[in-house]
Amino acid sequence: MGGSGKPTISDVASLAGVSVSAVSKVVNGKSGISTATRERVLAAAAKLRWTPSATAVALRAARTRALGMVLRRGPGLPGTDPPFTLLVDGIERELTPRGYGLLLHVVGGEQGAEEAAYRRLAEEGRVDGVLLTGSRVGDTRFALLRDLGLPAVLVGTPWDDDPIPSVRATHPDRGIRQAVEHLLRHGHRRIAYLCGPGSRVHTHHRKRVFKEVLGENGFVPSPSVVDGDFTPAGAAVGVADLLAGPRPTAILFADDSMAVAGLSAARRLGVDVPRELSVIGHDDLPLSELVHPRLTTVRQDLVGLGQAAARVLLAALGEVEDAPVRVNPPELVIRESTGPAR
Amino acid sequence: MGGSGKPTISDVASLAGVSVSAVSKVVNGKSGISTATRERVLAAAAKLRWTPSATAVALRAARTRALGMVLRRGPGLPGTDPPFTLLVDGIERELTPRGYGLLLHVVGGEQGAEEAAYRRLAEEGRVDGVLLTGSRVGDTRFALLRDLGLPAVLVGTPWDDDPIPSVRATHPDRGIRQAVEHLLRHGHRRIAYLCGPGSRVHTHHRKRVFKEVLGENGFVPSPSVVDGDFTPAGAAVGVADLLAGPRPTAILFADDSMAVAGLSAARRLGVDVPRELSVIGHDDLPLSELVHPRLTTVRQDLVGLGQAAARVLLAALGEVEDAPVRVNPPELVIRESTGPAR
DNA sequence: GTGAAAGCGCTAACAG
DNA sequence: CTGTTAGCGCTTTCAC
Repeated sequence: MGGSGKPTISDVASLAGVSVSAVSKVVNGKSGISTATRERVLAAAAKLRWTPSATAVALRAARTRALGMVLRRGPGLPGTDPPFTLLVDGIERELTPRGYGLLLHVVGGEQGAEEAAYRRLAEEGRVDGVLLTGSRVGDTRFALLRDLGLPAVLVGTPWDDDPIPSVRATHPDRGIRQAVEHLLRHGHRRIAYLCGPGSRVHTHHRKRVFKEVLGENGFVPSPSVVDGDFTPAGAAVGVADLLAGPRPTAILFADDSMAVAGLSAARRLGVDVPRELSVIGHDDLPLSELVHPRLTTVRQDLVGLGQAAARVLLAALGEVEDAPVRVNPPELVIRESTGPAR
Repeated sequence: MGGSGKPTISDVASLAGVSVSAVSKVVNGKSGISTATRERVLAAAAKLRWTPSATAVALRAARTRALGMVLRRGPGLPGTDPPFTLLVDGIERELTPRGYGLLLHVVGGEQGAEEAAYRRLAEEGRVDGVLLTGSRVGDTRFALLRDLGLPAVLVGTPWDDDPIPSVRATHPDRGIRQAVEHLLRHGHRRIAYLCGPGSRVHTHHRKRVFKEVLGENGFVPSPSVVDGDFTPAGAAVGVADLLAGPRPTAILFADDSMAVAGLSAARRLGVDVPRELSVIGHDDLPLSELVHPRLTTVRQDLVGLGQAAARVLLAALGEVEDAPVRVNPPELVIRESTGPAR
């Protein structure tokens, strides 16, 4: 009834002088409604600014039209990692037009907090599916989600052969390959790879590609891979170590933050980039263009990845036909931090 | 019924051999339940891994236990601004323990997209309230939300005297004050302020504080404030201009990204920081420690701000008693990018 | 073409 | 103390 609260379908119905089921059919585009009725309903709905209650629809349909994401913050991790922002951008591009929402949960690093978050999402039925990022070595999330019956899609490469649906760029190796070849072409022979945390799947993947490409070109890569467990902060230490020994002429970093830290470390040690040392990052965050020298880096199509992941999940939920979103392959963006080997 | 679907309250009731209302009372901690019954119910619920359906509860209570946030991306804005990440961290610290969710909506810069997002949130009844950030000059969001009847809390300073509830640090001016005084103490006399986009309220606020502090110390600040409309990318240009004229010995930047861009610009022009030029940022993003020289910057308690905002909104919704979260005042973090005037 | 009525999973009166 | 029942706002058979 009138006055204060939000209007309901019956308010619209009485204003239009029809039954509630007529209103329902109209808003859901069902057939069996005369044009006259349809218009009266539409007019009434517009006048009342009425839209079906998401909760009521959700209860009825046993579908919330919301997807979930749980992010683990710290320890040591910088809140949420920066690529996250671009990913969400892509995800939302698929969700918003379809009236889906994205429910975010940031959890602490405490044991079990993450699992509890997924459990709650599933048991309370708050979302229809979840998106996963930051694939981990020995990742237990897939098994958990399967157990909970929550549809899930991973952005990235699954650990081992977890049968979890996942999305990846076409030619996922292309960027690193280009990076190494770029370096080789510039005469670099001692190239080091400073990898990220060993707990992340992409760390191993990228390291492997790095070695492969070097191998194909007749170089023994092993001594050049620094098997650390590097965060941005740790990267500085890694660089210092590297520069102390038989000095590489180029370093590839696992991500842009590490590369920026590496840039600073080099500078601090009086090593000029790119004259004495070439540096390559990974991701092409906005940051890469802000530093000096501007960072040569492997660009990832984070937005495309987010979009693709959302589509695949939506498709699994029967919301969308198929999922042919093209994710651009990673590509090397050459800026100022690389140059010829001296 | 058994088998496949999610268990419902009646599954629990029959398993425990009681009525559904008994189960309801138990999970909601109502009185009038014998200990024996309570335990049988709890056991049954645990066995079935049952938790009340969030949707059903929401429909019943006309409360979703979810808060919303709509973020405007671009044009020109870097996806989502970095401080956002810390803010969300703080927000979730209040929401998660209370079973509240955070619904995120990222919208494009197109005219009306933002308003449409709020409208949908309100009309579909997807959230109980919204959190606002990035207070804008002539901000229309408050009026809109008021119109929509959606409770809202702003993180930051409202434009003009919008009566929107908002949260701020205690002593909001302290950080900038400390920054200017730090510079003055080191003999700087020509200090410039490179401000952010004029559309943001904090731009004007910070600029005003900057002038005030300088004025209190007997300096005429006007020529030193660069009235641009600076993004991180634009900051480089601003710095170049500044360094071309009667050169300042120190520059304060509206945020850390701009400061980093400024650092690079200075370096590109052969100006040494901090020897020839001191640089101060704002926010203390993780980035500030990664660059060289490490950035002296005004730290903001973003996590505290997020927490406080969430609490105020939760309080307005009657979910929590009062909202006495203390937000630490901004404070200057002195690192390497500042030094004595030469 | 249209409307009446059942029911999604839950909570809150109200009886017993 | 415990169970029965009426809806919350919507969609969907199923009669008319």
